Amino acid sequence: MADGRPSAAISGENLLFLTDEQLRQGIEAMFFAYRGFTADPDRILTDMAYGRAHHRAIHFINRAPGTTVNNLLNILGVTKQSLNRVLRTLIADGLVESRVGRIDKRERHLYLTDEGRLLEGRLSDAQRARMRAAFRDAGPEAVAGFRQVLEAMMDSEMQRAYTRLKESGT
Amino acid sequence: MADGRPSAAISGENLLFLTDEQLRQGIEAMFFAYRGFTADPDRILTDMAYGRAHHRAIHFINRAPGTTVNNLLNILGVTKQSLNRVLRTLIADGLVESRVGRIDKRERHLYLTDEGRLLEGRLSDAQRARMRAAFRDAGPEAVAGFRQVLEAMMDSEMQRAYTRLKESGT
DNA sequence: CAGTTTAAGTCAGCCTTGTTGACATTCCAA
DNA sequence: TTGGAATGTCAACAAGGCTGACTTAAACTG
Repeated sequence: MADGRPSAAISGENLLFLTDEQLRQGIEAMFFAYRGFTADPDRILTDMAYGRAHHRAIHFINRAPGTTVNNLLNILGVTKQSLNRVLRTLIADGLVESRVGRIDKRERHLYLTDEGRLLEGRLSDAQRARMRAAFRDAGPEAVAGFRQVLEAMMDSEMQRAYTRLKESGT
Repeated sequence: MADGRPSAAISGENLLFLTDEQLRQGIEAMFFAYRGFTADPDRILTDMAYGRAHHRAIHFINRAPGTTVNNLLNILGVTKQSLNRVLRTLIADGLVESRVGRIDKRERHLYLTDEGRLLEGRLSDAQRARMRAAFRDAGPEAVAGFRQVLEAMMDSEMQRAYTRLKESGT
């Protein structure tokens, strides 16, 4: 739908990548790749008392410093109780700072401390290293396709969040 | 490493997709897309008393009927206790059948029952529908790139498991 | 100004899914 | 026949989701 080739898709070459078998391989590729994707940071985190949820919070606070709790909630797609548990430990451990909003004092704005940035660096270095190797092995055209398919796989709400982050990044 | 363009990669165009910003976008694309990837089957599963772990077991038993518990363990990358809990409920509910091995009677070979296949169909239909839409939107070249990058992102052990499944599928 | 809504935090309790460790059973193979 | 492998079971625990109920403070609105 809305792809500009409605009738061409019913014949020949265009169907080869839409067979159930091809789709199933795509599904399994996602499953196995996601495991690799999280493996390196997970290893670092279990040495400390942290988990993947802490990583996600740290990642997005680093990505958008000063973000509010509510905004983070929407990006992560979890309940505030779930996020709060994670944030509380990160703040208690001095990795995240929570500042009362100046304009709206109900809001809390979140920032990484120096120590938080240090852990963030360790985690993304590990994750980026794998991503870099995969990107390099596959080449620029494959990377473009990779991102195109992933973007099409997101819920529209997440697509918007993704694009917003993408555009904010330099 | 081992990509055939060692020095070319240090200049110009080839670096554009290896900047930290590009890598970070790839990381976030994986995060958001995986959520979409699991969203549809998750919705079906929560209506029943099942979770994602049940889906994974059902998927791979369907994919390789007669697989042993140990084999499934390696593919899923969990402990036998964890898998066993899931398998026990699936067997008790009559979705999975466990047959004692004929050659090696220690082994249990796993099969979906008719009812199991029914649920499997419902789950993969939902997951495939999203994958199909994403593949169609992105086009064949993008899909090829998508799979190339994902494969490069896997641990080598998972890469082997993935390839084995791929080759067994027709 | 009073009442409502919003942002955030907290408490309690529940579920799934992962983990270890200890142990029993069965059965193949040296 | 004995050692080891494959499987299963019990118990205990933790992370990280969830819901529901409630509080506080601030902001908005009629």
